[in-house]
Amino acid sequence: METIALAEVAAVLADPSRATMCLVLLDGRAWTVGELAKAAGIALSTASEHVTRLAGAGFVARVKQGRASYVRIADPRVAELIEHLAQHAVTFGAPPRAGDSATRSPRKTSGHRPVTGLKSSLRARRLGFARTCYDHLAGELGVALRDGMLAAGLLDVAGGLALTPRGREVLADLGVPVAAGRRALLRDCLDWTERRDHLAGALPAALLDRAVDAGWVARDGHRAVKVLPAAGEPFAALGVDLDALGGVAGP
Amino acid sequence: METIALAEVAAVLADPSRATMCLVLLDGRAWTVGELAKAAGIALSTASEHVTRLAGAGFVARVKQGRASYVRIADPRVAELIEHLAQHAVTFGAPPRAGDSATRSPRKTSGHRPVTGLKSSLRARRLGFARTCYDHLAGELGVALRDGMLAAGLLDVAGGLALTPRGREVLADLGVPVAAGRRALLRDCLDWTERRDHLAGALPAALLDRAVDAGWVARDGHRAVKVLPAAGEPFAALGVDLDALGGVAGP
DNA sequence: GCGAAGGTTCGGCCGCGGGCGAAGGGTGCG
DNA sequence: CGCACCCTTCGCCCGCGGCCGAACCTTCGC
Repeated sequence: METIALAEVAAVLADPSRATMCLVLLDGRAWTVGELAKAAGIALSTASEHVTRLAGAGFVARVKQGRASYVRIADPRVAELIEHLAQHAVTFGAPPRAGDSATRSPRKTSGHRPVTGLKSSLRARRLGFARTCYDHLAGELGVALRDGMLAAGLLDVAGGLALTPRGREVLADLGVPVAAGRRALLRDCLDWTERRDHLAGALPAALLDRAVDAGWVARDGHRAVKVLPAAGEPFAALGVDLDALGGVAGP
Repeated sequence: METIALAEVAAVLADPSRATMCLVLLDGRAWTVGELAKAAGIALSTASEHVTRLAGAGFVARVKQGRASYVRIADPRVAELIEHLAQHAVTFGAPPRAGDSATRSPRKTSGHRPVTGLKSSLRARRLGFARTCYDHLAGELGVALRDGMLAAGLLDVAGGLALTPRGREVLADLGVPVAAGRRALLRDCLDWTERRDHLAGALPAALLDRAVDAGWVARDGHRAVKVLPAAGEPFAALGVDLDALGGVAGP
């Protein structure tokens, strides 16, 4: 009785179309059913059925608005679950499955060339530098944030990942609310581009909110994040030297 | 490319038989293929195929030993992933699925009677009191441990779940190694019987190891844990009054 | 009111994959 | 050496579920 519940939940994510939907929804925005259909490359009707199933399992929430129907991740904890699963998927590659017909292009992928053109290369590069992981920063910037806060004595990892008193002060100065709720404040989250941990949890989510509100960074495209000039000071306070990273956007 | 990986990983757990196997393997022991087949209620040949698939996805590891082939969870992180998923499954019930043929017995379940007889009632009670969650303590005892360590000032939750200096001392006195590895030291894990958090992570795992070695508790049956008389002192040091909980085993 | 746009529901097609039994290995015991 | 045990591989069956297009329903614009 208890055991089939696990299988049912997993089955919801076990379909490529639904998995794609969940992953694109990880940008935290609400998407229409039509947009999700296009993203997954399926008919509108099929997408609608998938959304129904995802909603039934509590993964997404529907918000009807006029003739449009918006879909968003139901809960930050759901996002964390999806990321957790995706993380295992990426650490494990999962190549040794029979029927390797996943690769559609007959082009042989010699070695490691994940990008095909200049344009997508640039996009990949920007994504690698700074992007969101549902509701918090990831990529090179996210990793640097964790490192910086540790080096600056704002975080302590000796007895578990936790904010130090000084860290609490600095965040308060920056206007980031540190409220204790049901959700864990801080969690490590392995980054699939950097192969290093970045910070997830309620606190990094509040930090990203604040950073967007204050104009330090801007969401740009799907999951990409643009770092604005105003980010210099606050990030320096968090132990991150943006100039050294060299990813600040031009004018 | 990246997106189908998520679906493939989920698909591995999306089968009731494989899900059952994973859940029984959460007791941390190594099971034979035959035992897993019996647990899942399927033929030996089918079980063998499932184990192959689980192993291919990195969920379990096979250990050949003579003519027997033992199967165990591949990695503590895998166990955490499965628990994470199962946790979502249980918080979400997943009742509104078509084809409600899951309930095999025609007996109408009026209200809430999860157990059918005295024997299973006792077993359920013991499981509710103290059990393992892969490699750490859960159930009423697990929750009490978290509460006690917080109350005794061994843990601090203000800036994230972390050990205090005093906590480090007490654990050292008890002979529990607090080693920092790749795995997170402390994590909250929602308990499906208590609906409250207990402690997961590298530290609780080391604590359970030490508790078994020192004869404070004993693994008893599948996931049940028996609390032995010698547990009184060390658990008191951790802020847990076992007499008040009333679950200590008799002579 | 009419048409268009966006979603949902329905019927039907079809391939994937889980199920089993039988046959084919290795390994240990007598 | 040969049997017994335990697991793996193979061939086959069958049902579940993802897919689509058609029809319908709701909402917005004119």
